[in-house]
Amino acid sequence: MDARARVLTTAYSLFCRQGVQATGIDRIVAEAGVAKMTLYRHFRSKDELVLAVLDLREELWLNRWLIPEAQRRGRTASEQLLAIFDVFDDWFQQPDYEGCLINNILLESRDRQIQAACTAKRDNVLAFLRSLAHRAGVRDPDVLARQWQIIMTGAMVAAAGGDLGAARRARDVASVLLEQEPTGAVSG
Amino acid sequence: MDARARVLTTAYSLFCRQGVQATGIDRIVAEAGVAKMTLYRHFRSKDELVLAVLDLREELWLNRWLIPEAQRRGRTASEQLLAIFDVFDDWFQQPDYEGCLINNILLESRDRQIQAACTAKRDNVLAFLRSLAHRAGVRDPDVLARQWQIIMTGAMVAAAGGDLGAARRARDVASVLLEQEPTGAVSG
DNA sequence: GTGAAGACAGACAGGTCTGTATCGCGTATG
DNA sequence: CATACGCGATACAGACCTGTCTGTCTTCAC
Repeated sequence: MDARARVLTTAYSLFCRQGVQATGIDRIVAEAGVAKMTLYRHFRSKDELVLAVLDLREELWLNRWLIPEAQRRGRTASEQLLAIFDVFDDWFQQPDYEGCLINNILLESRDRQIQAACTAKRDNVLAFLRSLAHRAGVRDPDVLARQWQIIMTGAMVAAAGGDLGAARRARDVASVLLEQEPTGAVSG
Repeated sequence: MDARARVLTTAYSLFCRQGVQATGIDRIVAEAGVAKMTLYRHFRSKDELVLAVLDLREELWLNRWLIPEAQRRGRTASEQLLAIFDVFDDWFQQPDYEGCLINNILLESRDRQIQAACTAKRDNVLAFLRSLAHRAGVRDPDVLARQWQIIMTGAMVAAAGGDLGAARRARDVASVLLEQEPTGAVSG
């Protein structure tokens, strides 16, 4: 793994565990086994590193974890929508669960550019949900997708607050939403 | 207003606007027009000040704002449960909306004592919701209260991400939950 | 062999942070 | 009047922060 990748993955890990502000450049550099100038050659500033970590988070969390896991666990689009909360349930049980990095940074940061990047990541999650809702044949896919994201977000924060049953509760709520659909979507 | 109250309300305002870590003691002291030693005479440390601000937040946000507003806008307990999201709708439209301080601090802080205090505040919100759910005659008040809190929390984060319609969407979700109740609770 | 490029190590600057100490002023109370 | 106390102002200690700079080492191309 080259130096840039070591910096990026180390920052990713530390930001997840400690938050952005609580993680100093010196700590990243030390754990990555990299010179400070190497970090600043690849990333112009800490903010730029944060933006790169957000991109990595989207790739790892959404594209390589949540989407394939949901597809693996659910046959139909409706089942996949509900399976999101089964995936969350496993996630929340892990002792090193530290919440959703994108939401954490969104709430922690006061920088407009970083907040905008977080919102863009949330929008990409929304697009995934919207496509699933569309394929599930719901009346208004955008509305359902946004409702779904509210429930998902609420569950992630509740779990960060120690509620290990948040995913199951959230799944129950979401399930009622799907059952309300006139198309008679599959109930989980 | 005595020095202690000036420190407390100034810290409250700054923590809401900038977050805890981004707000230095010097800034609090300067805006409160108070000597630094006066702050440290009344609060042994910054963490202790944060805990006091959390208490103030609970008093202002929950006891003196959300509970009376919900009671004012709703006649029955069911109406009051749904009215929470009408109150949120007005809140989210305010240009200085900065999210829920308790959730923000919960996600921002890595200190166990502070996280525990945030969870305790969330539990007090939950108790309010549970009592409303009980009076509304729902089947399992604790389950509905926890579902309600997940929806509320998700809406607050979505609004912090710029979704000004989050409260209306959340209300729609919650409304479906109430309509599912066999007691035939009032739909909003 | 030689030169260019990248990486490691560490010192450094300038600023911020929390928390402590000191001094002087005004005021209230005995 | 005298004494004690709360308070404002300010300097300070020690740590940490971001970002820059100077060297030295390795590696690879030619």
